This record gives sequence, C-alpha cells and structure tokens, in this order.
Amino acid sequence: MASKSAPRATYAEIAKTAGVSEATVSRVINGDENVHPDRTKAVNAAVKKLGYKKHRAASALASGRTGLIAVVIDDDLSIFSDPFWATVTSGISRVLMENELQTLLMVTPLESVDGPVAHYLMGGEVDGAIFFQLHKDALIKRLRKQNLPIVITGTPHSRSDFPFVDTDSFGGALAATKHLFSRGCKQVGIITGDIDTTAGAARLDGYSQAYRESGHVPSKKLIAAGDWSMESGRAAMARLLEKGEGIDGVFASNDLMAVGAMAAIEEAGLRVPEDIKVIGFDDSVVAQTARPALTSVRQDIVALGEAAAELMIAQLRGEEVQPRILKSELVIRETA
Amino acid sequence: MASKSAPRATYAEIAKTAGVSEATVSRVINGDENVHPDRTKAVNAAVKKLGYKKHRAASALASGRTGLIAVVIDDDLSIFSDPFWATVTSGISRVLMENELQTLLMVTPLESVDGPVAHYLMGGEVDGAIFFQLHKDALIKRLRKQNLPIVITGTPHSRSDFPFVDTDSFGGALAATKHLFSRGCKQVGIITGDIDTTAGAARLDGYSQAYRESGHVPSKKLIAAGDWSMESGRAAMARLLEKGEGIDGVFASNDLMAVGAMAAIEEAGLRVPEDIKVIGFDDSVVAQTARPALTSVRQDIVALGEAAAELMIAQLRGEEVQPRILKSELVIRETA
DNA sequence: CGATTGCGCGAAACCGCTTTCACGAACAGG
DNA sequence: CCTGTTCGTGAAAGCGGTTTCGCGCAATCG
Repeated sequence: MASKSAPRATYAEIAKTAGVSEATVSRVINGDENVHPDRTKAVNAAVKKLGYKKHRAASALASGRTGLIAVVIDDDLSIFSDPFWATVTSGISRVLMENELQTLLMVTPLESVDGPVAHYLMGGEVDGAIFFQLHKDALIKRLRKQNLPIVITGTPHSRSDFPFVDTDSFGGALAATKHLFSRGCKQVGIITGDIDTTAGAARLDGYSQAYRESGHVPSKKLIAAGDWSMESGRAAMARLLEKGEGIDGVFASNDLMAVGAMAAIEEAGLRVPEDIKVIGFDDSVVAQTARPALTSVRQDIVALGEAAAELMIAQLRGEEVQPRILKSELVIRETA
Repeated sequence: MASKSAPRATYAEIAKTAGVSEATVSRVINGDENVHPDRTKAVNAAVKKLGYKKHRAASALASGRTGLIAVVIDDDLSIFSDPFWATVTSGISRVLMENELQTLLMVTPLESVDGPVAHYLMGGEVDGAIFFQLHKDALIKRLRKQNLPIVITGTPHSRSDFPFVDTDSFGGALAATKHLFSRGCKQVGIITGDIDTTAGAARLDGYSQAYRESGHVPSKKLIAAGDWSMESGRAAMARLLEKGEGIDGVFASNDLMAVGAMAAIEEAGLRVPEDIKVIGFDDSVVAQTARPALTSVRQDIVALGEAAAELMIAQLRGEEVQPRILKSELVIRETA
C-alpha cells in the first residue's frame, strides 16, 4: 500500500556506513551516554546521510513502548456543539508531538470496563491515556492498576488520586460574581450547570463564596438550576424573574445558558445590561457573537490541553505528578 | 510502563492449545478462507479462551500495515473557534474504529514538503491520511506518488484527481438565495467568504445561479467580500447598506458573517427579518444562539467525516473511489 | 607488577506476527 | 494406474529495532 520508492534505511546500513555494530547505533540513537564521542559522531553522520527515521512498529515491538497516547472522548459529551474539546485536543497534540509522541484519538461511547476501548487501552497498544471529564471511575481505576499512565481533563469526582488538569471554576465564578457586585448589582442570581458535575458544583461554590465575602445576603431564591444548554438557561432566567426578587445581575455557569438568559430577559421586556447584567463562563464564540457581547470567564483551553500532555509526559518519565489547576480570567465586554 | 498483570497471549499459546501451527493461527485470525473448518473452530475457541488480542506493533512490523490513519489538520485553520473540524473528526473516528482502524490526530502547521509531518506520513507510519481543506498540493501529490491513500475533506483546488468529500456548497447557496426570493425579497445581496477557497467560490456561484434562474437582475453592487469572520460580515453588510440599492435580503456565506451582518443591520436602525432577511451557512451553534435565530444552510458534518473515512477504507481495499458531495439542507428559523 | 574494577562495545537472542515455500494428501484427467 | 493439480498445512525466515550478556582493554588499587 505505502511507499514503493526509496526503501527506508535500517540499523544495518547505518551500522555498516558508520563502521559500528547495530547495538551501538541503537545506543547513539536512543541517547545512551556511554558511547565514545567518535562513534557517536560517525553514527549521527550516517543517520543524517541516509535520512534515517526510526520505524515505529519495530521499535514498539522490541521495546514495548508505542509512542502513542490515547485521547479518549466520551461520545455522550456535547461534542458536536462545543468547540471545547477540539481546542483542548489541539493543545495536547502539539505538546505530545514536540515530545515525539503521537495522539491517538478515540471518540467513543465509553461503555463498560470490558468494552473494546477498555481492552484496547489495557492491551498495551498505547503508552498512556488522557480522558475527558470522565465520571466512570471503574475503568480508570482498572487502568491505573495496570500501571497505565492516566491524565484526566476536568476534575474527577471521586477523592481518587488521579492526575488531572482543570480550570479554576471556583475562582472564575468568584471573580465573576464579585465583578457584578462591583458594578452595583445588589441582587445577583446564578444559573447553575449540572450540579452533579464537579465544574457545576465548583461554580456554584465560587458564587456563594463571593456572597459571603461581600457582606451581601444571598437568597436561595436567586439560585436556578440549568443543565448547560441554552434552553435551560432561558427557562432558569424566566424563573428567576418570576420570583420577583428584584434581580439585577446574573452569573450563568456557561455561555450557552447566559445567552439563553439574555433571551429571557429581553422577552420580559428588560434590557441587558441596563436592567440586568449578565456574565457567562467559557468565553466561547457564542460570547463573542452575542449582542450585546457577553462578558465571560475565559479559560485558556489550549493551555489546559498542554498541561494535560505535560502531566502525561511527566508520568512517562516516571515522575510523581500533582493535579494542575489553571487560572481563569474575566473578559469584560458589554453585558456587565 | 504498561501492564504487568496477565502477560498477553501469543500465537504460540494459541497454536499449542488449538493443536495447530502458528501459521494456521495467523490464517484463521486474518480470515483466510482456505483452512479446514475444524481447525478454524479450534483456533477460534482457543482465542476466546485465552482472551487473545492481536499485538499491533508486531503485526505492523511483519505486515507493513499499521492500522493507523492520520487525520492531518492545518494549524492555521480557524480551529480554535470553529467546532466544525471536531465534528468531522468524530465522524471519521467512529467509522474507522468500526473497521479496526485507529485515528492518529496531527494538528500541526503544514510546513513544507520536507517538514516532520511529511516525513512521518511518508515513512510508512500510517496506512493513509485524511487532510482537512488543504491547498498546498505539493505535499499531497508527493504522498500520492508514494501510493499513500489520501482523502481530502473539502474540495481541493487543483483539477487533480484526489479523492475528496465535501458538502454541496453550490446547492446550499442556491437554495438559500431562492428561499429569499420566495419570501418576497427583491434585492438580495451576498457576503462572500474568502473567494480563494473553493467553498467561498462555490457559494458565490450558487447565489449567482439563483439570480439567473429567478429572472431577477443581479447587480454587482449586491456583492460584498468577507473573510469568514464575524467582523468582516459586519463590515461587508455596512458597505451593502451604504450603496443604497434597497437591499432587503442577504445571504452570508457562513454563520459568523451572518451574525456580523445582523449586527450591522441593527446598528443601521433596521430590523431582521422585517426590513432585511438574513441566511447563513453551516448551521453552527451560533445560528441557534443568535437573536433572532438564524436561518442557515445545514451540512451534515458528521456524515462528512463518515464519508471521508469510507473513502479511505475503500482505497485501502484497493477500490477505485469517486469524490463524494453531500447534500445540504436549509434550516428555516426566524431571520428568513 | 599482578589483581581488581569499570567502561565501551559487539554478538546474538528476542519482541509477536506475517508470509513464503515446499511437502503430503486428496482429487481429477488420460 | 500413473501423472498433473489443487488444497491445507507447518517449518522457518524474516520485519527492524532493543537489550542482555560477556569480552577485551585501560584505569585503579594494594
């Protein structure tokens, strides 16, 4: 199927042209220190001259290291409408490539611990796996037991010690809510995301903390539940308005719900930001295309991916790793 | 690094427990017809019993087939704000997986024909490559010369015979424009995308064709150039309004520009859709979150990815393949 | 100055699967 | 009944790196 042109160079040829054994070629190529400089030079010259590139499969077979990192994305996630994971993935991919690793993408319903994906991952086909926001711990635990390096993007639920990377949802929500107060809002509501997710819970916590710090008195009536969708944001906002608490600011746990909330506010004959100020979370395209443009909490999504990859690489090196929480930042536009 | 538990089963064991040679095991596992049913059964039983999974690297080394398909995405594309490629990729990934192939993701600036990616692809590390919307033909031509199966997502520029898949931009634009006429618009403008891209050109063509078919007389003044960005859409619309052609409908070549156009219309004190009707292209999230909700041409993006994967698989089977153009569909919302 | 240690290096086994080759058996044709 | 095929099968040679093992030599020690 593949190339029929120049057959690739092998250790045999390099060894011959450099006048050393294949073992030495291997040592040089893999950076073994204990090789005489002269030979090292000879080998490197031969490598260059012959345009040698290591054959992955052969290397993998012999060493047991495949050079492949799986990025596993649960098909259930809102992948199809959210550029989030794509962006994270590109960050991961970049860093991995820089480290001679390849990204194996698996978009799949993450069935049981016994599904094909599980087998694949446990079968030593990859050197590690990066999961996206996974709740099903069973699989991951099993993988770790097999010593497969794992990184989770998004905070895992359990108190397990999985290495993970995440954006500081708490801090972002805190900052957003405080900003609303500083803009003169007295009655700030929140539209939460799915509270069962750690992100959803953390954002609510940040909001609550802001209330505590501000001396304002929070009312349970200012809290409305959403499920991350635009429609749920609209409905939640409608409920908040009905309660008649004189709400004048709202923090939505993501941009989609914020946009939904804006629609509800408008439908109620009120204006953003004059009557009610709004802040979202994610700083997605939607925040930029909304009118008025949505103030939102930005997470550096690419950096999130990069951090995930770095954590993976550290593990491959055998280092102990700590979870990494990335700072978020408030992007102020027109709605607050 | 990886599993230390149950060492994986090998042909040797299967051969022993099934009472046949390794060669026969290989035949059975790879679906060779010419094996006695009894032995086939014996081998299959052994495989099951031992929970055998083929070792990719070993297989790849021996056969030259890696089971990996590269999905190459040019880093320059507007990846970070557009969920498009992610969606396509998930379609690709699904179909590949069903066919025992894995998706190797490469997000990278596609430098020269001599860059690392090029070498990687030419090095026989993958069985095929799917490109996204690539203009730089040089690399692709070279790869094809090496007999590397290629599929391009998006219409390639040159009159080359690369297998590609794409959405029917022309038809979509035609339908959108006709729809505007049918809604009573007399002066329908267009905001084009980058005309250097085949998609940009095809959408303009579709628009022009609608004019021809309708008996309306098109004016060059109704054509404004954009570059796919929201801001360019806003600017283009502003220009169209200034020209004073009494424009009452506009087809924007993508959703982002459509949203920009809506902003410009609003800024001019006019209303959508009462004064000017708007249609976008892509049916992205943005179309759904816009207010009023944007009528748009939907492409089945997942299907696009699936088609790409299918074309790849057909090539791997040695079949001749034809480009595939997928139908688009008008999704009517509030703006037209 | 003989004995010990350590370092650089090559020979060779090996990783697990694929594929060629040739052989024996069963079968068809003359 | 003998020759020419066809078919199923196993032995064995790779595929291209990696890694263990041990050897020879020079540096170090007593």
